[in-house]
Amino acid sequence: MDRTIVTIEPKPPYDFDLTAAYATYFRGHYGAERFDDGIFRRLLDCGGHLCLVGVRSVGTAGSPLLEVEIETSGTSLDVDLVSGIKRQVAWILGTDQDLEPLYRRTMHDPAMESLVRGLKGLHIPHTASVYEALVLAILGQQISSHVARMVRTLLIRTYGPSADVSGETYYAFPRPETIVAAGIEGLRGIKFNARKGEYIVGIAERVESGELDLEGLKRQPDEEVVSALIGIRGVGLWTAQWLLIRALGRRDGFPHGDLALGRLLGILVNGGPPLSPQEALEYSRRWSPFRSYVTTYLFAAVRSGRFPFLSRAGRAGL
DNA sequence: GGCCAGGTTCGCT
DNA sequence: AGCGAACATGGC
Repeated sequence: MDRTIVTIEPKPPYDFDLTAAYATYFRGHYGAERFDDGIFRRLLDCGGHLCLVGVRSVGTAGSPLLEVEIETSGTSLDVDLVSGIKRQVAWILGTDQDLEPLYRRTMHDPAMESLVRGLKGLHIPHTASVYEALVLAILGQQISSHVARMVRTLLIRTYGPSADVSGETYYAFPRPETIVAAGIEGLRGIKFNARKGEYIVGIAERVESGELDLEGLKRQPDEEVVSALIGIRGVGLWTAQWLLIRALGRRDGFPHGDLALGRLLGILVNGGPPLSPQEALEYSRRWSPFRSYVTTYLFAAVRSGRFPFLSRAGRAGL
């Protein structure tokens, strides 16, 4: 049992509540992440040992400062481990992003200006690993967000490694080898259909064997990332673009085929019917190369409930 | 009860 | 190339 505290200075403006809320879907938890009572918590799997991090804001949006409490039960927290965890938390909470270029670009944009102003300081949170994002994206394909939430919770509580800290049980994201051991049948048991089970077990096998280097994608340009991801069974363009935004930290991802995104843009840009994928893509060019932010701000607007006129676009409880 | 959900693949024109 | 069906489950 070991415990330590470090701090992170995000690039301002940084709204911790908004960013942590986005990471957890504005519902207190998403996957292995939780955000309760102003504390963002996540059990991280760092080279075999489990470390619970708890992050809270001790600054303001204009002068942000985060305090990160790290606790482990097994090993001791040496300097390297702590700095690795700190880097990972900064990545997950998007603390290094510079929002100023986005704000300049949307300052006079009728569709985006008020929305971006109302969500000022929202950074894009990232997934702990590309593998995690990929599994969660496939899990959520086509099904309603409500069903996806249930299946995510089942996946993590059934197959994720867990640790008890201060009388509370926390779960990390399931390791590839655990998914492989569970097999398609194991995933069917937690409400995956056979096809998704097949996709996810296939990916886990190739990640475990080292044949598929998902983290290595972080070194490649957007186009190569997309074509590599699309080559994986179960991954289409939508999933690849989503990963650019949430897993790879790229600025210009845009899932133009997304149903909900088309509906949102329909309301925002012409007050009416959904934009087709092609229309959405064409319209989006004005936001390049900041489309990851635009996408994130649009979904945040709906999910946070701060923009009631948009809520009819999010029938599925975005 | 039927239809649909933040998709993808497969099989058929 | 483009179109429709299947997939598995919960909510409306």
